Amino acid sequence: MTEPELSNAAVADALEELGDLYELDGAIVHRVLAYRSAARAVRDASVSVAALAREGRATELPGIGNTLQEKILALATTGTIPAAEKLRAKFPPGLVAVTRLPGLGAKRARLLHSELGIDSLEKLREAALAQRLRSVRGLGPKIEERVLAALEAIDSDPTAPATPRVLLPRAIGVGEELLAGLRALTTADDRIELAGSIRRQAGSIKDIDLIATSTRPTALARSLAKLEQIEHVSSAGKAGARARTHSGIGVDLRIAAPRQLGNLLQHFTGSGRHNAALREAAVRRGLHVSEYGILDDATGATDTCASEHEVYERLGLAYIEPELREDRGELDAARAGELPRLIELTDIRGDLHSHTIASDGHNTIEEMALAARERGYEYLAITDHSASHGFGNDVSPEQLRRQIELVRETNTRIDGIELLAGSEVNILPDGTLDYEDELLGQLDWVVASVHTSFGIGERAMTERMIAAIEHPLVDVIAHPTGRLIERRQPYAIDLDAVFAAAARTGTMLEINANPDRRDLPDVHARAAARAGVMIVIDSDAHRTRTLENMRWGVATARRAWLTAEDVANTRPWQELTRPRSDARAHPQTRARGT
DNA sequence: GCCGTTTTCGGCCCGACTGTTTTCAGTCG
Repeated sequence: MTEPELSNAAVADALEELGDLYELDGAIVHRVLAYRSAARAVRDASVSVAALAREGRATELPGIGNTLQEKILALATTGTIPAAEKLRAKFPPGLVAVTRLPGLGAKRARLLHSELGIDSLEKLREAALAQRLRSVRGLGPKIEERVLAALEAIDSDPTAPATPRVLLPRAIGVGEELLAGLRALTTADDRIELAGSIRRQAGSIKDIDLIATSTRPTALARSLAKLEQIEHVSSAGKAGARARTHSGIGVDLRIAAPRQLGNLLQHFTGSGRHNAALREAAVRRGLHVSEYGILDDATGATDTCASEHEVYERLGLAYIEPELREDRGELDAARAGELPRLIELTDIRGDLHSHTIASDGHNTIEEMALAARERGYEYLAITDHSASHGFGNDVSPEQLRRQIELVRETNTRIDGIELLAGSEVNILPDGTLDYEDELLGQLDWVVASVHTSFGIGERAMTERMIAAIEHPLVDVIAHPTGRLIERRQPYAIDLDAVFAAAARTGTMLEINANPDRRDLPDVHARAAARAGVMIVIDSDAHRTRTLENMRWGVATARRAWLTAEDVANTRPWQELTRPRSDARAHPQTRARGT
């Protein structure tokens, strides 16, 4: 294994900074966008982009050409990018913070710098308090107020991000309350739907997008203010309303005529990047797409679409599922008729990762089994934590032996579902597991995962993970990156090497469906499946109710372009167990690959 | 800075809103 490269996150941060600096420098918007688009491609890549750049292959990523490849190479080899050095000398770092304030952007920040010498939030505050901002052309008293309010908010909670994001389940919960409230206040023929990143089933959500068709749009927009969840409405007209909930989530309601429902839903489902790419492609065909319709240059007429299917059809595309609308190749696939038939929740036949009171779960084996059967599952693996889990929840080898007996006994007692005796075994820092092979060999299903020592470095973590993958008794690696959405970055690991090892050995990788995790993340799950890795979607339920979390895992799988064939637990248990027995009978073959 | 069923140069989505103007630039999604 080679020396770890500069992480993709670090490369992406550098490109974003350079984009910000170029924007301050007055570069044309497309150049700035090129940096931001490249930063996203780098962040999403599952292989080391620095390593790609060394091989001259970074240009294979979308949005990265020769110029950016050279800059990435400079960063990887010298630790810095010359252009960034030059621009940093020109624009003080505090100025970038100024561009982040609401109502201020790069152009205004640049004006403030050149005309008032403002180079930090502190100097901005002084100037605003002295009412000097209004001396700059284009700025006035309202902007001064807004700036001071924003600075006040930062003072009161310096760690809070400017735009807090909430996890998908919470966003859906609030969104559905708003839907119900609005529907109760409107006439029966009005239609209101959730759109935006909620509809795309993203991991976290910045604001809630609602779309509606109504014959009385102004009344509908006003009724938003009457909902008990709404703290205040910042604007309302016949086109819609913007508001904020008491919980601090932004709400955007847009309204159009019923015949435009398809256009509106398509537009407000996004993503912004999907729409931008869609429109650019449409322009080449002489069509101009907006939320109100499709303008045809040839006829000068604007066609409206009552359904989204019509929108895509009018543009020569197959219908694209919302989860795929991220500008990750879906337009080319739709044009070529090569979109995947995405997995659905009903394809799932069993859950292979669950906990009970034996470790940190809250229900008994029997309770979990009955709840799984209630969901229509054919099988459930009981996989409590292992001998070194800590938190007072260790399962000693002796306890695991008793647990295996208990699972077997319960299995004979309960009809209609197959219970599997398993464990979620810790992968220790040196790559070994915390039960003896003799004991692991008695289990039907072995989940292995990292719960300690996240900071051992990329090389050590990759070797640790691959050692577990090559262990002949390990069936699946759980939550392979360790990330917690909006809370914890993934640990440093070479996923490309992990995927190669998993594909070679037949060890599966999990999409953990816990809504805090959704790990593997969508882009990585897609890369893993492409590399030939079999994916398992697990709830990781710690109580009967959270078996329902499976839906978030399926959502992630759909965002990863996965079909039912890509996911192991869409199959009957007998089909899963056969290749496993072979592997266990010939572990050497398995570890070396065949 | 990227990119090519018009193109290796000249394009590169679309509209709403705000605050400032007096017809529009900047910001935002």
